[in-house]
Amino acid sequence: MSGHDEVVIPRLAEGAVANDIGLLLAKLRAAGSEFNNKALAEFGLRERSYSVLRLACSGLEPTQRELADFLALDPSQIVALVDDLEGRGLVSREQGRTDRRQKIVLATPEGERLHATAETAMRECEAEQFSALAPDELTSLRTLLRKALWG
Amino acid sequence: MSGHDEVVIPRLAEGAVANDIGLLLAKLRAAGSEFNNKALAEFGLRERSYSVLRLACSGLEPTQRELADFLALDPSQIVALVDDLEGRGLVSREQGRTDRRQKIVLATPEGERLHATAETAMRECEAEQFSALAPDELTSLRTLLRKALWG
DNA sequence: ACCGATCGTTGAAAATGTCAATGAGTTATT
DNA sequence: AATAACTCATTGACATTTTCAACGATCGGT
Repeated sequence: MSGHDEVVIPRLAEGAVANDIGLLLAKLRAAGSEFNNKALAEFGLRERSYSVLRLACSGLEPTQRELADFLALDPSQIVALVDDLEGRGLVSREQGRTDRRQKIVLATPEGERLHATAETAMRECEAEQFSALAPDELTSLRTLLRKALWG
Repeated sequence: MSGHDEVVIPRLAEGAVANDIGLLLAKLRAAGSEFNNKALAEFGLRERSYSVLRLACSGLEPTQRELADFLALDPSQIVALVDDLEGRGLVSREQGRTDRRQKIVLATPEGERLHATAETAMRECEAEQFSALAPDELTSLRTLLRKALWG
């Protein structure tokens, strides 16, 4: 509630450059990322570890490989993230049901608790970051992004 | 032209997780980034240096500080990027017109040439990456992203 | 039983991100 | 006119993230 946050439109946004979707995506992503990480700091989480925890809480019983694919991260990064969360007692690795190579990442009760509180903080973050968009614009943005990704 | 690129919808995209705009943004960005960098490799450029070159060619006469703000990069990263481009004779630093502290980044004729060819490659990239979206959906996505950024 | 592929893991190298400090130049205050 | 506070580009140090190649264990097909 710090008064009005004047959104400054930089001079460079005038040019055709600002029609480059990749650039827009990058900017929005950079801003959101910094924002999210700040909000998650009080929980000892970062965007990445939050996403992993989130999926571990989803009931989807994700495999580490699935996490890597879905989060667009290298498998080795998932190892590091899960190591950290596991070391803090927030998730556990369980052997895959049908394939003993794979490991399913599950949240512990404590992980569920932390996720619950962190999730509300994230929701506020998202609402604030996209406050310039009307609710229907927001859902339409979601739809477009999903379509771009998965058709 | 390797036949049909079946877009696989991962199992995890089913959950509520896939409504997280930050996550969608991150995924789309990661995919696009890899794609763009591969396409730019033949020009000896990366996404970053291409963006700088692009703005140097825009006629907007960007200051290094403006580049940093607009591209959401630390000023020191701009220095490195411009150093590289300048060393290859693609851009030059010119003293600011009114403020002698600032340096304007301008493309050399050779920079313009390289940019021209790289730009068409990037256009193809973007078209391919968003082939799942109809033209009007694409412009609507652009509009929403810009609105989210600058109101 | 064998062969090629996949999963998680490790470790190293490259790229990026973050931060503090500095000299030159500007603006504001007095 | 002199000073103080601030901004710009730059440097260098450091952490984080990304990218790759390898490896043991396991799986699937033959």
